[in-house]
Amino acid sequence: MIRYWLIKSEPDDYSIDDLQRDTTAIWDGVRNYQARNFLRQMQVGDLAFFYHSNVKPPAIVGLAKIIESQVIDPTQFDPQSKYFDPKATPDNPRWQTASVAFVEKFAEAISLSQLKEKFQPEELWVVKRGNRLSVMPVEETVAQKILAPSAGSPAL
DNA sequence: GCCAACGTTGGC
DNA sequence: GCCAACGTTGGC
Repeated sequence: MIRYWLIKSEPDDYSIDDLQRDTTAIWDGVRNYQARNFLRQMQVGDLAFFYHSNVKPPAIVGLAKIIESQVIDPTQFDPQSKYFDPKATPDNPRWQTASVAFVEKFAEAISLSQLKEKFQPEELWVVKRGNRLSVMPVEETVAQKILAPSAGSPAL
């Protein structure tokens, strides 16, 4: 069963355009346990909405696909990386993630304010006030509405 | 730039 | 195990 996710990135750090250019990427640098636990649950074939945070406006800008699961985040072992974790060892890594592939960049980004109009905080966590989680599941019914707003209804 | 929200750290 | 202090996230 395909599951849906939302992954946040600050575009100054890594944007949907970067992913389009690179084709694939290891989703590295997540250092939050709740987010990591979601990353661990990702399975090949799952789809992830790519969300740009810390920009105006914050928005879902495209779609990625999980192409590899249970990827050891290499940056945890790299003393030069800002994501270096001295408590992680190759024998006992702390941070697993997934590799993703570019699927599409939406012709129109779906801004956070548009998402707030359409969805309740309980059904789409990213619209929750104060939410800081950078990886989160998206219910299938919600994902379908984001991907294909029904004919006749106003575009998202 | 501000600041609310919230996760983490560390003293006790 | 509690909780104050601190650091970071991220919308505004």
